[in-house]
Amino acid sequence: MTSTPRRRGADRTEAIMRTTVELGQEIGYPKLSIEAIAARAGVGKHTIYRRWSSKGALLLDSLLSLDEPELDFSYTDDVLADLREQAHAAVELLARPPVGPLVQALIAEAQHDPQVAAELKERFINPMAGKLVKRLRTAQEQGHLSPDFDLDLAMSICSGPLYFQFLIIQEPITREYVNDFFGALFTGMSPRPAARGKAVRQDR
Amino acid sequence: MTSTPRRRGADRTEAIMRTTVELGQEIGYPKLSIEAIAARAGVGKHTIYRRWSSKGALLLDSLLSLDEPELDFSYTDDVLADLREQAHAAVELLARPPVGPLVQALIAEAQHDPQVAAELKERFINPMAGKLVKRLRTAQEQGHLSPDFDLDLAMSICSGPLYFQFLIIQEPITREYVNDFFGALFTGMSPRPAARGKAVRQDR
DNA sequence: ATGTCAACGGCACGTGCCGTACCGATAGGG
DNA sequence: CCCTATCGGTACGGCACGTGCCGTTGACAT
Repeated sequence: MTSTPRRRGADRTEAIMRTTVELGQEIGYPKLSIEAIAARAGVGKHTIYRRWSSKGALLLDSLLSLDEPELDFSYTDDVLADLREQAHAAVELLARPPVGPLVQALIAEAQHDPQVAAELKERFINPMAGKLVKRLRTAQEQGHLSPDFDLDLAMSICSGPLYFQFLIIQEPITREYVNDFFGALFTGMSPRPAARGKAVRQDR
Repeated sequence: MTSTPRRRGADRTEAIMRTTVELGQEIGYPKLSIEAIAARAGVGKHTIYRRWSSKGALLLDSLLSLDEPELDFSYTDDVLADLREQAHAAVELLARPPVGPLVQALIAEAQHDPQVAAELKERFINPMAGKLVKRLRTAQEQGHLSPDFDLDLAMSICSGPLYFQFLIIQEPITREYVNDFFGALFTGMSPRPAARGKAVRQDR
């Protein structure tokens, strides 16, 4: 009889997360208020507070509910190309709404909410980092990567500059940047004995 | 006659920034309210709003007013050692209050306040990055760095992973990490023709 | 010494959102 | 077909925001 017929719990959970993403795109995720989400979703505030302990927790679930295309590495015998390909895909995903702004807001939240920080790491950062480490391990086993390399260190070297550009510089990350970046990583910063090719600008 | 005799404008500016740092250390910079700062500093809210357009602007000025030791690069003929030394100093500075939490809070603010982001870059990030680029340029001129290397790219490669550890991983950055990190950067991730030494773990 | 004026501390206001509590309605499981 | 957990809605006290006003104060020029 009511215009919005009562739905089961799972339906509401989904509706709230969908509304969170929508409303966040309209007014910006940092400005989102629980009140506004509840009003827009046609839901009592209690129904939100019962499910999520903080705005950050809601944002994280909303992000993960987006089921964007899984980013998985290729496993060709060209690690460098595989890393570049993956990075291009990740950059593209982060470049536009809703994923980019959501991740940005979540990382900001994580700076002052340890619980959000822990969950973000566990459910978003670590899975991506894990895939990267796995890819690097394979490369190492196949002799395509320096053998005495701590893989976690390698992971943060591969990831760090991209996060730096995303969070600090906050300017669009070009394909050229990604290409040059990985080229430089593999070649190293030391000058080579002159025989070798250019250190960067070696697009594939 | 009043217990707090009137002071000149500059005095108040300084008092407010000092109170900001103090109170922030006690209750955390994200929880800081203008009201609380004004009350603690014995100052009207207007006096704060007249000087700073946002909490982020106040935090940034407060940070820069700390006149911590200037971090300047050494210019020996060992770039790698100079970079490590500088990184160690920076990590140490960021590891403990008030600088670390302040920078963290500012970067969080910068994620949803473009004005803070711009000022933070201009007055904090860029100066440090500039020194790094300058040091790298010298190294390049002296042949200690691969000659065809975009210096801005090199800068973000050197900085990124440290910010990544600081903001995302949020675990203390050890001296060993910094040492391994720069060792890896200069050696490159490609396997070497077996002749060369280990890629990492080469403490000086 | 006196006058001027901008800046000041203090206070109050309206607004927005927080997180909680209570209500009557309702739907699903026993 | 009833029972009970969950629901939407509403109201609440509390806090901080940013602004406006008021009477005071102190630096500076006269």
